[in-house]
Amino acid sequence: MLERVAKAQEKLSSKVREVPLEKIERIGAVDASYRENLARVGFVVCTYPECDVIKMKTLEVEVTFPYIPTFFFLRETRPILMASKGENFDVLLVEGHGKAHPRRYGLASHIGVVLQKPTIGVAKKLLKGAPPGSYAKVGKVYVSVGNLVTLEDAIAVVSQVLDETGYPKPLKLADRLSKGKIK
DNA sequence: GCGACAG
DNA sequence: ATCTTGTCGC
Repeated sequence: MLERVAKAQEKLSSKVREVPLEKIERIGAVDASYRENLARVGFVVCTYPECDVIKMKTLEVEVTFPYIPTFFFLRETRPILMASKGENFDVLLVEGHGKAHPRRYGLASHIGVVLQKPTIGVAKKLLKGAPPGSYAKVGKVYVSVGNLVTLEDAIAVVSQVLDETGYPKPLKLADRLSKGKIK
C-alpha cells in the first residue's frame, strides 16, 4: 500500500520545476493543528516583505488518514487545499518539507504541484534521508523547494520574513490561528 | 533490542 | 501534532 504511494511520490517529484520567482507581493502561509479526526487549518496572506496581514482565516476539516512519517502529505493535503481555495498569493509557505524528503517529494512539493503555484517547505526538524543540498537552515527552520521556486529564492524569501525568534512571521500567524490562539 | 520519528 | 502544572528565568 504505502509502497505504491512511495513510488507515486518519486514519480510526482519529476513534476516539480525549480525556476526563479517572479515579483512577490503577497506571501501566504498554512499550518494545521489536530484534535482527534479534525484538522483545524490556519491560512494567512501577507504583504511581502513587510508582512502586513491582508487576510487570516480558519477552516476545520475531517481527516481520515493517520500521520505516518514521510507520508505526511496524505494526511494534510486535503485540509490545505480546501483552505487555499479561492485565495490569492504569489508564494506559499507550507509547514513541512518540500524536496528535503527521502523521496524528494514532501507536503510542500505536493501542494505546489497540485495548485501549480510557488511553494516553499518550512520545517523545524530534518528527515533522515533528505538529499544533501536539498535544503538550507534559515533562522531556526529548514527550508526546501516546494515547487516553482529555486532553493536560492526560497532562502531569500524566508530570510526576509523571519521574526526575532528565527521563525517565519506568516507561518507563526498561521500556526497561532490553527491553534485558536488568534482571532 | 535499537534507531528513527515532517506534523 | 497532542496529552499536560508548575516553575524557573528575563
